[in-house]
Amino acid sequence: MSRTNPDTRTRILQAAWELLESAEAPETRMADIARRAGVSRQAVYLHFPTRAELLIATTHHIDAVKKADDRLAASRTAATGPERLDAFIEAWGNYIPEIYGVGRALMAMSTTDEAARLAWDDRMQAVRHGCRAAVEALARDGRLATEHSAEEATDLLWTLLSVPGWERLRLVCGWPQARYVEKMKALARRALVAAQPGDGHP
Amino acid sequence: MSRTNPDTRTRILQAAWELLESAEAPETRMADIARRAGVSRQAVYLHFPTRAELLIATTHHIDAVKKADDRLAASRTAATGPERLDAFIEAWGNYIPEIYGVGRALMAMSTTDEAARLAWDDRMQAVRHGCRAAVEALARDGRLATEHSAEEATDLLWTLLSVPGWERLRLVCGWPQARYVEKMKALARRALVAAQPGDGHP
DNA sequence: TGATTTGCTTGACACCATGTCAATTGACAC
DNA sequence: GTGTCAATTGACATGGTGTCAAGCAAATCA
Repeated sequence: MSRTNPDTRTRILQAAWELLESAEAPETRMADIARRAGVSRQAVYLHFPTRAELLIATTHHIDAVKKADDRLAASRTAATGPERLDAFIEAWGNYIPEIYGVGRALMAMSTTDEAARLAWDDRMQAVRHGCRAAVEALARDGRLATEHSAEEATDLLWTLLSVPGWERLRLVCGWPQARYVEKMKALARRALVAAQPGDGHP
Repeated sequence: MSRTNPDTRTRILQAAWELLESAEAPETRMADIARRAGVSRQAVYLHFPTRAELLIATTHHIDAVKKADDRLAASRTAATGPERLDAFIEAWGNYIPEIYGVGRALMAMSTTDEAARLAWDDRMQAVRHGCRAAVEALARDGRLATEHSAEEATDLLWTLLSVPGWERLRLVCGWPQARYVEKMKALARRALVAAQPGDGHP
């Protein structure tokens, strides 16, 4: 029976992913994940010492399956600064929904669980690096709005593209995903990109 | 002994406020609040049926003490749309730190507690109304950027001015409060305000 | 003065989720 | 057969919320 099944650890990660993704449930408990994986609650603890570590492992699992690195890396090939900014927003903005379920759970834990906070912060720092790179590409092209330092522009972009921001626009305001991405591009352009010399509408 | 002391309910609210404000503590428990108020844990339950209701009552208590209404209302006196936008951002942006402690606790509860979520959402809807009013003032003056509908502009402004956004810039990125307010004004202006006819730099 | 009410205290308890522990099972390997 | 590995079973500790019942002390009423 277990011969053809994927390895237990993977089944647990998959179960966690599925439950968190369709998170109509108020909260996904260890017992829920175990049941869904067809495994005892204690088996989960044999693979993951704490709930926080299971959630973190789940984010890595998702990254691997969804090829997060490839998708984010694509924005690095853009020719100009503004194009790179667009590409990055497109890539990350469309990746948020993929990790939103786990991210939500991890952010909720972060208020009480230090390990969860550190792990999530670490992942968000990776996003910040992407923002930073996009801002630097703008600066290299002389297209970074003069009112911001590179650091400030990075912080602003990073905050603009935060998961809670996505959550509000997408889920609270009911925006379709495509509108979210387009509006974020437009907003970032207006906020960060300097008008091209001899171009009335940047 | 209790003759000169404020009424017990108020003492509890005050204790909750103080503890949540200086929230170095990982989490503020009912027992902590009771101890700080110099009252038994059960006394707290005599005044507030649940933790969620205590937190919500605490936000109202803060509003009353800090005269939140007056501060927000001030932005309504601005003459032009853009001035009103600035005034609103100034008022709300400087009010966020006052309620951040309780807000944080309430947002944390929101993931599990429906009552907490509804109460916090309700308070945030009030902020959205302020955003809406500012956007409409812009539209009346013909200064709302043409690429946004009034609804979209409201949602964007509201998201820009969200508590998690403030938290990231102020606490994670370490921005001083004054910079937060100024940058939010500048960002909102660039994002939402149309250039005045015959004005190169809006 | 004695009875009642009011507002709080005390201490026990149910509930629920996380995480721990020890004993057991069942399959596969040698 | 004997060991070993992975997982099961069931009991338990912990920590926080919320409930309950009995008690108590000061103010109020008669």
